[in-house]
Amino acid sequence: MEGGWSYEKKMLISEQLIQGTNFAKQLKVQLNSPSSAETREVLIQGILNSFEKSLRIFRWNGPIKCQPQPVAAAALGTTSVPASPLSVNGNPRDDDFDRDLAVNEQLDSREASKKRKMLPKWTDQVRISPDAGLEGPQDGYSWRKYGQKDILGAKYPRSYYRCTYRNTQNCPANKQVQRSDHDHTMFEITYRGKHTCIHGGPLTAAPTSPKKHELKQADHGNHQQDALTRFRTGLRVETENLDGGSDVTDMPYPFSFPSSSAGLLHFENYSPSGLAYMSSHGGNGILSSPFLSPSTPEGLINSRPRSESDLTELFSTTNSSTNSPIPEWEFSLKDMGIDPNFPFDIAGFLP
DNA sequence: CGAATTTGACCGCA
DNA sequence: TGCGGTCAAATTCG
Repeated sequence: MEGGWSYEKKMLISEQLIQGTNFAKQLKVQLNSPSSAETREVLIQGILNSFEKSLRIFRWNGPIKCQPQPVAAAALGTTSVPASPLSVNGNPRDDDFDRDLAVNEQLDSREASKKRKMLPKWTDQVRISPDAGLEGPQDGYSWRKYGQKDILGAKYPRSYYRCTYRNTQNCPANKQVQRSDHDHTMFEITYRGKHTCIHGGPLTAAPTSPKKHELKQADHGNHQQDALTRFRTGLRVETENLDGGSDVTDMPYPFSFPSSSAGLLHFENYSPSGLAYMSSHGGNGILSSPFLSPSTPEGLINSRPRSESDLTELFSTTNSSTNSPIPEWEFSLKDMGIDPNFPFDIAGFLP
C-alpha cells in the first residue's frame, strides 16, 4: 500500500479537475436557462470544491487513506447522526449481485466470489426529518427494485435495488435499503458496485426533465425538489480496509455537496484495488470514479406513504437523489490536517 | 402495452 | 440448516 501515491494523487487530482470542468459545463448550461439560483449555487460549489480538493491533494504529502466516496453530500450544518444499530461494521460476507456476471463470464465460483469482494461497497445512513434542508441536483441514477426480504432480527424488510440500466449497459451498481428498527426515520442504504451507465450519470441527468420513471412514485413529479428540501442531513464517513484492518475516518463532512443524504456513510473495499479499479475503468463516460454517486430521481418522495413499505421505498429513492451528484474521493482529513469547517458554508443552502 | 414492482421460490454460503 | 440475496412469474402502473 505504500508508495505510488504520486500516481494516485495524479488520478485524484485529475478526477477533481474533471469534476470541476463538468460542473462548469453544467453551470454554463444553467445560465442559459431559467434555472433556480440554488441550482447554480450548487454547481458553483461543486466547482469550488473540486479545485479546493485538487489543491489539498496536491499539497498533501502523506498517504492517501480514504477512498472514493459516493458522496452523499449532506446539507451540512447538521449534526452527525448516531450510528445505526443496524450494521455499520460491514461484514464482508456478501453479495452476489454479479452472480449473473460470473455466469456469463463462465468464471469459477471462487473467482466470482473474490471478484465480489473487490466491489466497492459503502453504507449510507439517512434520516428523514421534517424540517430539514436538502439540496442538490438530481443525479439521475435510476434504480429498479428486484426484491424485498424480511431480515432476521430486523423490524422492517430490506429492499434490493439494481441500476435500471443493468441489462442495457451492464451497469453493476446496486443497493439495499434497510429501515432502522429503533429509529423509524433512519434508513441504512448499502451500495455496491459503481455505476458504469451513461444515462443515469449524475452529471448527465437533467434535473428539470425527470424521466418517466421518477414521476412514477411521486404524486407530483414537480414536487421532488420540495420534498427533498425536507430532509436534513448530517454526515459521517468511515472507511474500512477489507483486509481486516480498519481505518475509520469520522468527521464532519467538509467536502460534501449539498444534498439530501443525511447521516452516515460507511465505505468498504476502498484501497489500492479501488484505485486500480478506477484507473482501469476511468476515462469512459463523464465520470470515471467507481463510486459514482448512486442516486435516483425516480419516485422521490411519495407525498403520502401508505405503509412502511412505501416509506422504505420512498427513502430508497430519496436517498438516491440525495447522494451527491458528483463522484468524490475523500481522504483522511485528519491526516491531511484539513479543517473540518471547510470554507464552503453548505448551511447557506438550507432554507 | 411496455415497464416497474411484488412476492414466493430458489440458491449459495456459513 | 437457516439466512441473506436473487430470480422470475404474476401483478400493477402509467
